[in-house]
This record gives sequence, C-alpha cells and structure tokens, in this order.
Amino acid sequence: MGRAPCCDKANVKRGPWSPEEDAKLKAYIENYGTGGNWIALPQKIGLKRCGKSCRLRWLNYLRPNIKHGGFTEEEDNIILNLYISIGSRWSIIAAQLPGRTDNDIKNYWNTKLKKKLLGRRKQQQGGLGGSKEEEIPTLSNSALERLQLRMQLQSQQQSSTFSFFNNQTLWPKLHPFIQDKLMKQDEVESIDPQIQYPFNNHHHHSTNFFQHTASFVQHKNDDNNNNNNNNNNNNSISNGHVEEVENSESSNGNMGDFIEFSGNMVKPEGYTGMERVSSFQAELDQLLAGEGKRVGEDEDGQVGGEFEGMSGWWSNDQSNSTSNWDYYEDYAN
DNA sequence: AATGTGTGCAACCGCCCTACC
DNA sequence: GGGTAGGGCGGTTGCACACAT
Repeated sequence: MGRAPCCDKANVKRGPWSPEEDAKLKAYIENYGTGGNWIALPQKIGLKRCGKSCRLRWLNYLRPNIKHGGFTEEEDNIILNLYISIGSRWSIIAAQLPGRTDNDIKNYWNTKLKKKLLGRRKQQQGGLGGSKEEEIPTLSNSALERLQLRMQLQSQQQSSTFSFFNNQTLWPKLHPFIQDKLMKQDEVESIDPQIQYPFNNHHHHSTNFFQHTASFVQHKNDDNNNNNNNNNNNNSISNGHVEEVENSESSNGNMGDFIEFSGNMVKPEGYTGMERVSSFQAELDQLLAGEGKRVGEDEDGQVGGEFEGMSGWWSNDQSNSTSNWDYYEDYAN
C-alpha cells in the first residue's frame, strides 16, 4: 500500500507557473517566509498549487541570487570532479556552486556536460586509431559512467591536454577544508602510503584532488548525519576552542556546518571519510590497472554483473546506488 | 512550407528520511 | 515504538523551441 499523496492532485494546478503565481509566491515568502510548512503555504497565499510544487518553484527559480545557464569552465570542473567522486548527488554538488541549484546542475550534466566530456573521449579514441568503437562499454549506470570519465581524464592528463589538472592555479576555489588539505599533501599520503596511482606519477595533485573532494563531501554528509543525531548542536567540540561556526545555506538548505577549530575547518566528531575514500581509491586503481576481475562477463566481453568483490559503487544493483558511503563504512570496519 | 528529430529545461513523480505526535 | 506528515532529493517526463530534411 502506497502512501497518501501530499495534496489533492485533482484540485491543484500543474504545469508551468504564470508570472502572477510567481509574483504571489515570491511576495509572500519575502514578507512572511515559508512558515516552515510548504504544504500549507499555497492555501495561505491563495494558490491552487501543491506545496511541493511551491517549494520547488521557490528553490529552483524564484529564490534570490539564482544563476541560470552560462556555466563556467571552473564550474564544469567542480561538477565533473564531484560527479566522479560521489556520483549523482546533485544537492551536494550544488552546495559547492553558489547560486546553482541541484536541478540546474542535474539538467546541465545530463544534457550538456556529460556529452561534452564523453564525446571528447570518443573523438580522441577515433583520432588515435586505437580502440574500436564497440569496445567502449555501454553506459549502464552512474558508476560505469564515472569510471569512463575517470579513465578519460587519465588519458587526458597523460597527454597534457587537460590543463586544469596540470595547473594548480586553475583549480576551483573550493571550500577551505579542501584547500587546506591540498596544501597538506604529505599529511594525506601519511594516511595511506600504500596507495599508488598508476597514472599519477607526473601529475600528482589530481588524484589527491579526487580524494579530497570525496573526503570533503563525505565529511559534509557525516556532518549532516551528526547534526541530526546531535540535534544540530554545532558546539559539540569538547577539546579546544570553537572559533566560528559557518552555516551557509545551499539550494536545499542543508549545507553542512563546518566549525573552524584552531584555524582549520573540522567536523565535530572524528570521521572516516578519508579511509573510505582510500579503500575506494585502491579498488578503483586496481581496476584501472587491469587487476580487477569482472564477473558476469559474457563471451563478447559485455559486463552484465558487477566487479568481483565490489558492491555499492560498482554494482549494477541500483538498490545500492544511494548507499555507497554506507558500504564503505562497513568496508572500513 | 511541412514534418521529423534533437535539445534544453521546468516541473513532476515517487521514494526515503526524519521530526513529531 | 509505531504511524503519519512534511521535506529532501534523484530520476523522469513533457513541452517549447531550434534545426534538419
């Protein structure tokens, strides 16, 4: 038995919003706020709209400082790297791009950026006269897509055609946590000195960029979880001096809270994000080095199943697609 | 000019999570 | 502890427009 719908579908208007509806919604929220209840909002304003529809309209279109279209190369890079690191978690990606909404980024990725990047690889392979077209696996899910993109980046790094990775000054201005970590590369390597990156000898920073990005995002996820668990107690640091609480809001209003602690951005409790990323990284690199064995591979080399010993990130099982970090939490334990 | 196809994007759907009673 | 409502979010749909035939 499914759950009851949030509103009476027969009595709400659907489809594109009119300027009048926009004006009503905008004026009300600017004057009175949402009142913490989107479902009741349309009735208060006199709009025949579903509360969820109002929320979406506000967050994705009417909210102040929303940017539409015209993604910069820097934004492309952030999206690409976060997508490779964490997949289609658009709200988290959007939190890194001020003024962008998850919906916007999702649309941009699906309609333009993905084609641009994967098209580039296709072109490159054709140009080199190397692999046959049919050897490129069909994209069956986000994980394969990320692998494909990453392999592409690898070859681009090696051919020095992707200036972004070779020039630190082109790196996006990410959260101070990432920047700080990037400046402390030695510290990172001391965390897991075992990991060697087959394509990373000459452009060392790039992989750490992936690591940091993924760690950072997980860090934020952990924060959100901890915040929930701790009833949003941002001042839960017990050792040391809490200097500042950063509480910036994303398109969905759930940007993680970072605490500046003795000059560094930290989270309230210990985290295992880096360890998880390292585990993932090791497996990925093994895979890229050809050491990973694919299961479910038929005579034509098509992969129908998952990579042996891997689930979550690499599984075709869509039911795991939203619990990758949970998997790595288990993995690390 | 008419029709077909591709593209971009706003909006919707439905599931999951969490707070609240 | 269980049920429910509301919010969040990823995936998908549908429409308008551009371009090709």
